[in-house]
Amino acid sequence: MGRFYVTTPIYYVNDVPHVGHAYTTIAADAMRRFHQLVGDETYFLTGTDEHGQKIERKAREESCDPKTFVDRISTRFKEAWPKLDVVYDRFIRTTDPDHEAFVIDLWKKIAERGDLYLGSYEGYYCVGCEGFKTEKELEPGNVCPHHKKPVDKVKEPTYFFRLSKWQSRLLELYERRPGFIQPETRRNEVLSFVKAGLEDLSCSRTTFKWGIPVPGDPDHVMYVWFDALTNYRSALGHGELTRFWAPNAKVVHLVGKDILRFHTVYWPAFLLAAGYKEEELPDVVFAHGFLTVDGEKMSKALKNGVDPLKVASELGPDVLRYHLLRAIAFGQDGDFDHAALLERYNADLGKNVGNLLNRVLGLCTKMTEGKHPSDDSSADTDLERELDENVRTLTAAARKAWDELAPHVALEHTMKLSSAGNTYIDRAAPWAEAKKGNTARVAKILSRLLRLLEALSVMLWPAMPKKSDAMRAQLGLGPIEPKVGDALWPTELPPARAGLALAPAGPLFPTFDEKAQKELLGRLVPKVEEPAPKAETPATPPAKAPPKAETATTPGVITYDDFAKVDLRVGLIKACEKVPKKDKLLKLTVDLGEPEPRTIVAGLALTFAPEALVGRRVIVVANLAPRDFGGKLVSHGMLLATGPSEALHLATIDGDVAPGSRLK
RNA sequence: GCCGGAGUAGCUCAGUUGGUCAGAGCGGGCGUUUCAUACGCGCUAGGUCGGGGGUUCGACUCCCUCCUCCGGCACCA
Repeated sequence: MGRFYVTTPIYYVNDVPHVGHAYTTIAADAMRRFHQLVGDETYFLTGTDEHGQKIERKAREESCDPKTFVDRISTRFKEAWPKLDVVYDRFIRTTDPDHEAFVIDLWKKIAERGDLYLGSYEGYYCVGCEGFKTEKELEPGNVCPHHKKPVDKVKEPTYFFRLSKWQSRLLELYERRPGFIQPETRRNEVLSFVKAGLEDLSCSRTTFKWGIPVPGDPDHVMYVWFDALTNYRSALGHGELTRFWAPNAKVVHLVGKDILRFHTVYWPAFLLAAGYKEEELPDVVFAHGFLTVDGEKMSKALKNGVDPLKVASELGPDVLRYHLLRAIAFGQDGDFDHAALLERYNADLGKNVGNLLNRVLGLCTKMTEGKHPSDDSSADTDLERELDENVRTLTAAARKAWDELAPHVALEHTMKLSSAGNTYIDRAAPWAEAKKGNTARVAKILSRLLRLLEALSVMLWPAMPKKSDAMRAQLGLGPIEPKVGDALWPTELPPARAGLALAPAGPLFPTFDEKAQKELLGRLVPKVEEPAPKAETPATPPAKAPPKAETATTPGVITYDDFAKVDLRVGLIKACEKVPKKDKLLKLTVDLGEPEPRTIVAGLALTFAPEALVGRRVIVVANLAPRDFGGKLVSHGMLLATGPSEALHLATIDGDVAPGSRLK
């Protein structure tokens, strides 16, 4: 036996729980349950990340204080998981006092060792560009390349973490511990990122308050990642629980691939800088993939009213859990396909496992008075030997897969065991033996099958705790209650339970015929009439809550005169093409009512196909200094837009306004 | 564009260091059993292993090249 500590990311409370969160959390729960079955001492941590400017702002928008806001959202996460049969040991919140104290302590430790220093965010600010420049963007003499004028040096004080110092140490770590970053392709990405060079990390902010104050300098609050990553360690505190953060404990962080870098670069660097030894670092950071839902990005699916979590309320949490763990290769991107879910449910759970249970229990009712057979001492045949061999290999294979964080493989082997049971019962044909009056043989066969079902109930428990219990109840067994040191995971068939009474059989996984499937799908996946794709988006007033505006860093107040400096004009897009070798860029030819149309380069390509833009009226910043993109490509102006680069919305003008019209 | 990864039966994917590796599951088709939730069991995929070239006695597995897809980075005034 050993110790196993598994974590999910702590979820940022600017969102409510959805299937993406559920996926990670269920995986963590299943893995911890597996480790419980092999007798390990386990700890499972999840929680919420509650600090930062975004939260502060959101709270303000809803006119409540940040704490009230985060209390509300955090509760939704906390209450969501038990509904999916997720059992965590602690739900940590970054606003928990013990967490905050731990973070401050960690900060101090790093500071004492000299890896946190007060510096300033070297803002090279170009007034012409109204933006910050990095040093490498500037021409000699700190001249802005666009305006050919010296830039202002603006400083905002910030504490830096000396990340650069740890570059080679991290590379050594990755080298020595190949399993630290999984899967392998992710490891390569991190490797090349770190090899490209690490810069010191700005670790504090003075522009907002909602965070943990920097010790000794209350004007600063900590960078949210410093605060957040520490949760994995702070949850264990300084006492008894630190046994889960010891060399003989396996520490596994499950993360989404989007936050892998924080966990594999910053987090170990923080720990090393605080004086943790290499053997006190987490053992595995495993990045799982992203889900699409019925082939669509989750955000779009949810918008269309398709919520995979509905499966849990319709069919029970176990079905959702099973499908997530079985259908999607852990570590790869996957699709949550509702139709495939029902197919698999019918095939794996209904026909394979459920029906086997049902037919065995039915036979027992008729042939052994509804009890486990009392005597199975007759001699084994080849059929039994083959079955026993299958049990040995499949239980071992499934165990290995769970251990290697491959639940989809583990469940595949588990299903194979069920198939082996079906093959066995078919070949052994106890009903035929019964007709021959061969009661000893019947007892033997049914006993084998009951024992196989018991083994299955254990192997399914990590993925489907409730169904496992229900299955065991039919077998006359109590629910699984793992204890540290008790190895419940089967290596062979469990011992016979002669005379034990069975419960009446009933469908454990009622299957759906075609009609029922359709009906169910209809409920799970509401049909939405696709809006005509390229209908000129009429300025329909938003029906419900409009998407929350993404407020950028709050600009200072300007005078009308300042505003008047910006020459905003209506432009008509005459032509548009992709810029070769630049994923995001489109080259636009825009009529501004001037003798010659202008060339404008804009980062729109992730959202718009070039031809979709021709003919649209847009808002152009007409007096922006030209920007050279190299290769004779110069942009004369800028388009106004909002949104993430793959879902931009262009600022447009109402009505049939002449190109060149000035906005005021 | 740079750096990774991937392109294998209708679908989802396995395929260690080159030589029974051309596979599994699901779906489909055929057959069959009757204990069972019309469920199980058996058989069935004739697939240029993305295209082309090369190394080799021999390559899905090594090298080169091209195409497509997916990630990371860059580009987004």
